[in-house]
Amino acid sequence: MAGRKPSARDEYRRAVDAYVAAGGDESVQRVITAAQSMNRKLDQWYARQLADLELTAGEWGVIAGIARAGEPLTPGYLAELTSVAPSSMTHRLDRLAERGLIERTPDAENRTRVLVGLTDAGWKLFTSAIRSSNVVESDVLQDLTDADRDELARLLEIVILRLDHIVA
Amino acid sequence: MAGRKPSARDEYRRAVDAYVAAGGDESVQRVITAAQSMNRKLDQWYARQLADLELTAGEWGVIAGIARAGEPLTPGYLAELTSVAPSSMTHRLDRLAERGLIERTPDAENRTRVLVGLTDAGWKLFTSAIRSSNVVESDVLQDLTDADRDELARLLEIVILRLDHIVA
DNA sequence: GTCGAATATTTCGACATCGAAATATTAGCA
DNA sequence: TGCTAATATTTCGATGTCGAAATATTCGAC
Repeated sequence: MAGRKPSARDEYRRAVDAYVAAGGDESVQRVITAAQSMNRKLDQWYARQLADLELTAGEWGVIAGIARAGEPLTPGYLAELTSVAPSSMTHRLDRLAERGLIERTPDAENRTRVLVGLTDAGWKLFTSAIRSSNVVESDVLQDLTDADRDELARLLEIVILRLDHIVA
Repeated sequence: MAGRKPSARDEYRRAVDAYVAAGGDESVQRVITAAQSMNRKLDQWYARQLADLELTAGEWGVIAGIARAGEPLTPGYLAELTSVAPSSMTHRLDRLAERGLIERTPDAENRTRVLVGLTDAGWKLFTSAIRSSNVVESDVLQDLTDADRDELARLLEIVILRLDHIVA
């Protein structure tokens, strides 16, 4: 194409070539790409499962977070746990409270704080969601042996620890 | 919330315990929980890297997607690629076009289609991002050996295949 | 060829999220 | 005690994303 100025694109190819030539890992790209692909599909699957319960993934994060902790948590902590701004958590909790799944009680020891706990209905929803979702999650991993599952979890945990260092 | 903030590792263990207590299969929950945890942290890490370029992860997905393809792509394909609704892609492309990073041209062969390509400025941004290693995923996997990386990618790809069957 | 179904993109209204500011309470310190 | 800084939550305005409907074009059956 005479007259076209191809400089930027050629520049890119050279940059990538240089990166690879400099020892840029094919293995890194492969892992990250695979992880992101899996996460996308996993999110889709979760959204679909949770739609039956009329829950978003974020709302599920709140309920599961409290259930995991085994005790009421503060809005700020829940916001961090589910990766949203504290101001977003306010609205999310409003909706969950309207549906009777969580309840807010002031912390007697520090009255700037609010403690968010599950109601009976919230606990029931959590338990039944886990029970029903596990079936399909087992399907997701059906092609992996027990040893493969252990290995996969182990490797993911190593990456998570590193990410904690970098991000936190 | 008594005491200090639990470490990521404790948090994770409790998550698995809670799922198992609720009736989940441990080997499944361990993998799923780890994958989701990594997903969240990876997203955070990406957002931070891209903030320097004043790009969101979604916008980077558009630019990198076109750059990797080496040719213009359609809005619908880009929407699928970056996991947003087609209607959201319209707005996202509007913004990128306003910034002069992409340009839309009608497809001469199928006029319902639009082809989205990078402008010279778009190519330059992509190149400089790669060059400055802002978006190159190198440190994240530093704790894994080459063999570990291959194994991790292999296992993830198996899960992805299964997810494709279930979700698609 | 023509009509209806299918495909691709955009428009539109509703809503979730964000950052910044406002509000309320506690902690630290002189 | 009294004052300032720090912490926790909520309110508010702006913006991004979604699903459904609208628009434009192509494909296929007859």
